[in-house]
Amino acid sequence: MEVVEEDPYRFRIARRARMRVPGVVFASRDLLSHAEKALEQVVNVAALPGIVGASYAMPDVHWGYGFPIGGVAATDVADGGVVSPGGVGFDISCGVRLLAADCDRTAIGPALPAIMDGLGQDTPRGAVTGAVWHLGSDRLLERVLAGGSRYAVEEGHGEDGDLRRCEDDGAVADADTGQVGARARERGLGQVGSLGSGNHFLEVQEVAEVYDEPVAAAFGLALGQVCVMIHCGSRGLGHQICSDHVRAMDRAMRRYGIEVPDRQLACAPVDSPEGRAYLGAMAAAANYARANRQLLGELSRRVFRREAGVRLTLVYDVSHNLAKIEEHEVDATPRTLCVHRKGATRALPPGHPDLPADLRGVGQPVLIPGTMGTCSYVLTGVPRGEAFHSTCHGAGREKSRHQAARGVSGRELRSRLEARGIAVRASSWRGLAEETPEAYKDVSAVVEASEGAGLCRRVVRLVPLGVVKG
DNA sequence: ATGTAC
Repeated sequence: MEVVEEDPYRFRIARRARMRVPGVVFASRDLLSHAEKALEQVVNVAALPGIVGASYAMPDVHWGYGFPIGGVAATDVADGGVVSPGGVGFDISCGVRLLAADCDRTAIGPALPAIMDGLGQDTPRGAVTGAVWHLGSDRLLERVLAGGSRYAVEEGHGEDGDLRRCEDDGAVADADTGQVGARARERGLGQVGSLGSGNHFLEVQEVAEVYDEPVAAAFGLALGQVCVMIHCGSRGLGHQICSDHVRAMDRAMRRYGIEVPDRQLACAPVDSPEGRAYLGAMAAAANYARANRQLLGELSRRVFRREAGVRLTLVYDVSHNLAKIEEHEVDATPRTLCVHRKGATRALPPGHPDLPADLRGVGQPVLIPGTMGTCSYVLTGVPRGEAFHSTCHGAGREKSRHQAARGVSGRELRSRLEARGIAVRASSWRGLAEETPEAYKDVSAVVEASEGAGLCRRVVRLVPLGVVKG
């Protein structure tokens, strides 16, 4: 495959064969050398009906189901543009929530072990079912699917200021709960307020470096400040919705005469019964994920208040697996696009109307979870951001789970982390070993390339004090 | 990521 360096941190794959648009990869040379296999998927995505601009890849791109993880693709709704569940991923609206404590590391120090014990005991996690909120009935699940974080806050699981610091004010509009199947509902009923497993985590962190003090201050962040970062998604419910709609679209494609280079790119026109059905179900799953993070945030607040008398304020909540109908200019013409971000984070620039008033001057907080035991970042959107205002989402896996677990035992990894002063509360040794930092790309290199490519700007770097793992 | 296969 011919990949041409256009600028430092920007590479182009020229159009050929079935590609409707070129591929654009934002990466350093080093990161690009790890992404070769995923670039085949970038090329495949470029063949989607209605795709505009380019098939984009972020610096943390890696192999995924059909679409690469770290991919961004937008289709023109009025020009036969399609929506594809593979362009969102199985974990619909997987994302990150960051809360800031009203104290710094030195003040909280003595209470940290009790806080970690409290979080470790109270956070439902791992592959098994268990939740903070026992819905008990399909009627209440229906409200979660329609109302997301907003419904959780209305029911007392949150504070007044929370919703304006959530993407979409805490709930995606246009959820069509009628498109959420019985199996998805069954799986979702007992998991609202649970972390899950894999790379999902809850971390207590400290702001270790501030790159832009005025923007950090607008976000409510300062050097030394204690934070809580929560990375999780829509659990079994989102997974089931993705499976159900991939199957429906696989059947529908022939009827619409759509041909794609990989069956995993199953899709349907946005403006079709199947396209609308998926988008409605996807929005419901997105609301479930938002409610999930809202409840885990509340759980953290309770533990911090109980163990240390510390208050937590929401900085932001943003998803990195979602398709959204957005207005963008294409060739100087405003168009309505379906923007797929899979392992890519929306990064609104300063002045964007979708930002809350108190952030309008500085841009959207972009939350980047690092690998366990390394660091995480808060970035912000920039004017003229490319790829429809998108940037990276994290470190990006490099080694398989199996490879990772072969290299280190869970017990050994925990002692390594604890020796560095990081408290570990894991639910499975095997799960911990699979998430060893060596299995991932360097999140700092990913963030550096994203900033270098002009997709975002660094605001602060966070380091872990304690980690709760599924 | 995921009741790690239907």
